[in-house]
Amino acid sequence: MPRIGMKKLRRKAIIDAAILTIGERGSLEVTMSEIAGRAGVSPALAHHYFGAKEELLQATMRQLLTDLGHDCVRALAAAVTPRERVSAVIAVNFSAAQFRQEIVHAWLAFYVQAQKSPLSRRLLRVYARRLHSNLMSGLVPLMARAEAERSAEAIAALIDGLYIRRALRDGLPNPASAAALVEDYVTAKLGAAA
Amino acid sequence: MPRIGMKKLRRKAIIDAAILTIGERGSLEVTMSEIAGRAGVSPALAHHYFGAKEELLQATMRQLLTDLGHDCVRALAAAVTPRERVSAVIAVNFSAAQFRQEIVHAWLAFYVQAQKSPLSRRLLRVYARRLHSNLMSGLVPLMARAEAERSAEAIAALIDGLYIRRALRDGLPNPASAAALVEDYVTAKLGAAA
DNA sequence: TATTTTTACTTGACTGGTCAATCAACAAAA
DNA sequence: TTTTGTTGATTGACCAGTCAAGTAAAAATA
Repeated sequence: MPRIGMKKLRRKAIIDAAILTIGERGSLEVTMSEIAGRAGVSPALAHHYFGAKEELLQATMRQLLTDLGHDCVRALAAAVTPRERVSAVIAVNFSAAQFRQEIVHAWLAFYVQAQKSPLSRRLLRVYARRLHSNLMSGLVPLMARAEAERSAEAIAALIDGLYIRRALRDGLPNPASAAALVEDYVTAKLGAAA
Repeated sequence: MPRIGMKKLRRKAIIDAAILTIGERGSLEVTMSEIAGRAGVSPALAHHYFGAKEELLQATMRQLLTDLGHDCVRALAAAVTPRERVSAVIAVNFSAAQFRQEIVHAWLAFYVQAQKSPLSRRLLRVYARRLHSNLMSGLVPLMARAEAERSAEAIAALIDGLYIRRALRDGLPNPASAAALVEDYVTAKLGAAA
């Protein structure tokens, strides 16, 4: 039943289905048919709206990225002290919305995709840079610039590492202790700086 | 020119070719033909020796794992104090042999593979457990058990995270500074404990 | 209001290409 | 002559992408 304005709805439905399917399978080896089927449309429609599979994957990745971005600005808005800013960034990355299995799996899959797709790599770099600057905005007032830089690198690596371990259902299974681990690092680092 | 004892040689050549090809491409989306071609044999031979592609991938992963294992025991043999043991484990993971692009890419690809292959997941878990126990052997004499446990988790996550960043050619490009980052964590942690 | 036309949306059926896996046959050593 | 090693040719499955045809809402026309 063709109604106007379906385009936006369909695109969203297909992207959501893509996230779900990729998350479930844990990789990008997913057919357009599967994704379309889950979105309740024909495979041809997915091609109609996205052209090629690669484009759909790009759009899906962008969705993940913007979702995380929105969560971030919301969390940072509530933070007042620098230390709170750091904690806010950490908290978002391990929030119930972001640290879910499917999302984590999808991220991991996209990290691999970035190896062959320069565009994907660019997108991931946007994320990395944003994370870094968010962290720096909290860390710089708390320690020497060089030290802050190192800490930001370490926190980012810690987050990525904990995501992987989450994906493997290995080690820390629950978000709370993962976040606590990173917080513990920050505390230790601040203690050492003082 | 068929000579006896080819089996072992061919298997090794094919596995090496697999590591190289996977590392180059950055994912497991690699054909048997490519791997076989690089090893200088026909695709049929690869199937002859490994049966299915999945088996070849398993064998390749196992190879990576045992290589890392050997490097580890060698490095640990030279360490005498607990602190040295910790440093040895860190150093191995960022050594010239292990922190190479192709190897890092291959690891990342296998992390994704583990999502769908329970056997791969088991293999990775072996690695994770070995890393953990190696770290613990150095950390336990230096701090309270619970604290050591946390530190081991954090170090492992840091290593994984830095591997990812290496794979994305993002952030720390050189092994030395990556290792230094982890060492810095250990130092901070020990400082806080004292 | 009734009819036609246009527009937006949707699909089934098909195609071309890729690739894992198989197999029968061949070559050289034992 | 058997054993071990090796390959070219083929098969069967899967899948991204295309296309012509279809449906119904909306807009234009009578």
